Amino acid sequence: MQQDEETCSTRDKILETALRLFSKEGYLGATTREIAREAGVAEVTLFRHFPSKETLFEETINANSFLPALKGLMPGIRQMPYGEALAMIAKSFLEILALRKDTVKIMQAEMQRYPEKIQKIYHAFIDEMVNTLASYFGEMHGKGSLREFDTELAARSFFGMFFSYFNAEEILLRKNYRHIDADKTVREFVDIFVRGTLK
Amino acid sequence: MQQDEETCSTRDKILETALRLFSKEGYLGATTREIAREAGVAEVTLFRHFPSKETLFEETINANSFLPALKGLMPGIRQMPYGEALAMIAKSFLEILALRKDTVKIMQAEMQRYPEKIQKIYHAFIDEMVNTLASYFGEMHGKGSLREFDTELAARSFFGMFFSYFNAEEILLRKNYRHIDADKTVREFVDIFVRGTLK
DNA sequence: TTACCTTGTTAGTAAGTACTTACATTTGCT
DNA sequence: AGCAAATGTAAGTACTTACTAACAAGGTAA
Repeated sequence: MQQDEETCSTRDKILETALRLFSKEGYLGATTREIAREAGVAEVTLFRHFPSKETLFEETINANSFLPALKGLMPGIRQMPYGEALAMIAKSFLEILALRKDTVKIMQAEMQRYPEKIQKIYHAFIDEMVNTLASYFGEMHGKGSLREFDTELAARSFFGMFFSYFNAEEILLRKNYRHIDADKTVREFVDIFVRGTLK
Repeated sequence: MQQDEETCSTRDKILETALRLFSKEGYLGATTREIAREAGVAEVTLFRHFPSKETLFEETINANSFLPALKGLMPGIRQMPYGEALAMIAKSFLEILALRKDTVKIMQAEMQRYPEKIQKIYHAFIDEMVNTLASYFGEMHGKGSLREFDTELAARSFFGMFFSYFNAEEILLRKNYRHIDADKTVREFVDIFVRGTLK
C-alpha cells in the first residue's frame, strides 16, 4: 500500500484532465471515457477513484477554488499611494483569473445548471475581493482623501471593469480586437477610477 | 395552405421553447424530445421544421440577435449634458441585456464549444456599443470638455462595469447581495466615470 | 514466498440520444 | 365535398452514455 506517490498522482492526473476537458467541452460534453483516455488510465480506474461523474466534477472544482490564491495577496497596500495600490489590486486580480482560467470557464458555462456548488465558490471569491477593496475605500474615506461614494458599489464596478477585460481577452479570445497589453489597460482603467473617486 | 397563422406559430412556439430550454439546460442538456413536449408539438414536427438539432440551435440564436434592439437606441445623445448622456447609454445597455437575458446565458454557456457563430453575434453587439460610445468620446474630445484618454479602452471599461453588474444581478442571481436598484447603480457608476474622464 | 493493493482488459447492461419511416388524423381553402 | 398541407402516433434504428462484474497482471511490504 503506497498512497503517496503513484496513487495520488493517478488521482491528480485524472483531476487535471477533468479540469481541462470540463472547461473545454462542458460537463455533459466531456465523457468519462475521454477523460480517462486523456489522463492515460483505464475508464474503470476513474470510477474506482470517483464513484460517479458528478463526484468527479465536484472534486474538480473544489480542488481549484480561488481562495488559496488570495492568501497574502495584498500585503503592503496601506502604505502605498492610492493609484499604485489600485493598480496592484487590479494586477493581482487579473493574475488570479489567468491562473484559474479553466475554472472560470467551467463556472460560466455550468452556472445555470449546477447553481448551488458553483455559485458558492465563485461568490466566495468575488465577495472576498469586493469586501477587501470596499474596506480599503472605507479607510481612505476616514483619512479624508476620497470623496463620498458607496464603497461596495465602487468596488464592484472596479472589479467589473477588469473582469470584462479578462473575459474579452482570455475567454472570448478576441482576435479582431487590436491587442492591448494588460499593463496599459490597468493604467487606463485605474486612471479613470482614481480621478473618479478622489476629492 | 395557410402559412401565416398556425404554421408560423408552430415554428415560433418551437423557437421560443428552444430558447428557454437551451438557456436553462445548455445545448447538450436540452433534448429535442423535451423541447417538443414543452412546445406542445410532436417531436417529429420539430424535425420537420428544423432538419437537425444544430440547425434549430443556430436559428434560435439568429432569431434573437441583439442588433435590432440597438436600432434607434441613442437618438438625442449629442445635445444632452455629458453625465445624462452616459446614464442614458447605460440604461439602454442594461435594458437590452435584460430583454435578451436568455440569449446572453446561452452565449456564456456555449461560447467555448461553438465559438464561430456565437462569437460573431456577441461581438457584433459589443463592438457596435463600444464603437458608438468611443466615437462619442472622440467628439467630446474635439469640443475640449474631456481630458485625454484612450476612447476605446474607456468605452470598454464603461460597458464592463455595467455588464458585470447585470451578470451579478440577473445571471448569477445573487440573493445574498443586498439588492441595489439599477438606477442607483447607474448613478454611482456614471458618477465615477464622469469625474474620471472630465478635465 | 505470501499477501495486499492498485491497475488494466474485456465484456456487458440499461438507459437515453438524435433522427427516421409509415400511416392515420386534423385542418383550412376552394 | 374534395384536396392538400400540416400535424400526430407508434415503432424502430444506430449510436453513445455512465457505470459494473470478473479476472488477470504488476509492484510493494512483511
